[in-house]
Amino acid sequence: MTNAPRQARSVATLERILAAALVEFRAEGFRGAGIAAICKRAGVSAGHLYHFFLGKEAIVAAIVERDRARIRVEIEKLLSSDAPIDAIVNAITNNTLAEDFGLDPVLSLEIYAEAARNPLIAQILHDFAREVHTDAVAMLETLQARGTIATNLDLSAAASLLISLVEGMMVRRTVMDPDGDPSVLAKPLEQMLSGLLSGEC
Amino acid sequence: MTNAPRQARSVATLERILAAALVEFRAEGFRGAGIAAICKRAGVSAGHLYHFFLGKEAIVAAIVERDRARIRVEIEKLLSSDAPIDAIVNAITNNTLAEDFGLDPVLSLEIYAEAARNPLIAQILHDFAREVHTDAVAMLETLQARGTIATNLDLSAAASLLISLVEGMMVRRTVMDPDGDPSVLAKPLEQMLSGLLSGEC
DNA sequence: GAAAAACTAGTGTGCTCACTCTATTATTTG
DNA sequence: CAAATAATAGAGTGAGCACACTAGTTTTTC
Repeated sequence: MTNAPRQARSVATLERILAAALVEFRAEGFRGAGIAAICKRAGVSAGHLYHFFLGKEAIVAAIVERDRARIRVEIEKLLSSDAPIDAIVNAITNNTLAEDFGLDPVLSLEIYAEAARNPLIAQILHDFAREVHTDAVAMLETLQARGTIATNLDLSAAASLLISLVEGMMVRRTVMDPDGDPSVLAKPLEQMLSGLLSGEC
Repeated sequence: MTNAPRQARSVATLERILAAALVEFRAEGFRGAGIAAICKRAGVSAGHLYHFFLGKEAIVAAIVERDRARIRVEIEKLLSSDAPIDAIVNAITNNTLAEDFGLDPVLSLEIYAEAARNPLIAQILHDFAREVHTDAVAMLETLQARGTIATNLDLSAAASLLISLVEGMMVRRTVMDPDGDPSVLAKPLEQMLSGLLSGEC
């Protein structure tokens, strides 16, 4: 950011730019979206956009950071609920993964692809992943203290597996099998998680 | 493809173009890669490239189709091995997911992002996903006939979960946690799959 | 009310892009 | 060998791109 906003309306303008960029990036991809289109949608001049951002990459980074920060809040909320495992199962089987986790699957895929090329984006994702993992381990610790899950379980590994499963379901529902019925997954999914969390089978 | 190759040398040229396009697409993304760079790498003129392909999108589609066809062969090989579940567990815990499944994770992410915008690519992915799912169900049927897994299991749902888990691990290892040690996942992963496949817990 | 900050509008620049056109060489075929 | 066809080259085109610059107006702050 070249100039941080110092007046209230400037903050609003910045918000408008970011919101417009989000729409354009979603629709056209980071590379495909043009500065002109973002400016038009935000109702600002090109010169003014560059008053806030050093360049296109800075806008991308800002979008990614905001997106991940917002998702993390949603994930923390869900993981600190009364029955987080049930919440995860429900999110998958009721096809509410995206809203429950506050994530935009299309933008996420765009971010993943960009991370492969852009070290700054990769770093943001790494930090995000570490935080989510920490949250997930904390959630499992709570369950363990409550006696809901096994005591001899490697909570860090279990958290990684849980996250991978949710991530994989998200990818599958977005690009592989968007029309599939996830409700049939309920029973085998419960068995799967019970196998993981009971610590024996 | 505008002109199908009719001479042997032309086939070789086409191969060179596709190989060059693969490298450029991997490094720069579908949008970021330029026709000029592909031509230079392949050692052909721009005019000649357009002798084979109607446009850039046709090259992308050709690359994606080839990639998915190649991956499918590897997956079929792995799923028809003696102990496919063990092979999957090993691929995850030994960090050989990519090679064992013959997939290029970076290109895969690029393809997923592109699929969100390009219906042709989306269709290729859907077909691919359906085929892989069919293969996975067939694998589970074989195990069931052998008595290795439960008889009251919804094989289609189990296959979807298995695929999602592998996909999620791939994404996690590529963009989220490339430096993590997957060997610690072995035990909880086995418990997880045993919970799924034994049909009770 | 003066200084500072926010913002507009438009022009321009150099570059890259996908793609085309025209011409030439190599190969096959009858 | 000659005619036809396939393979290839390479300069060229127009559009679009990110971004810069200038000169001005409006709004806020003190």
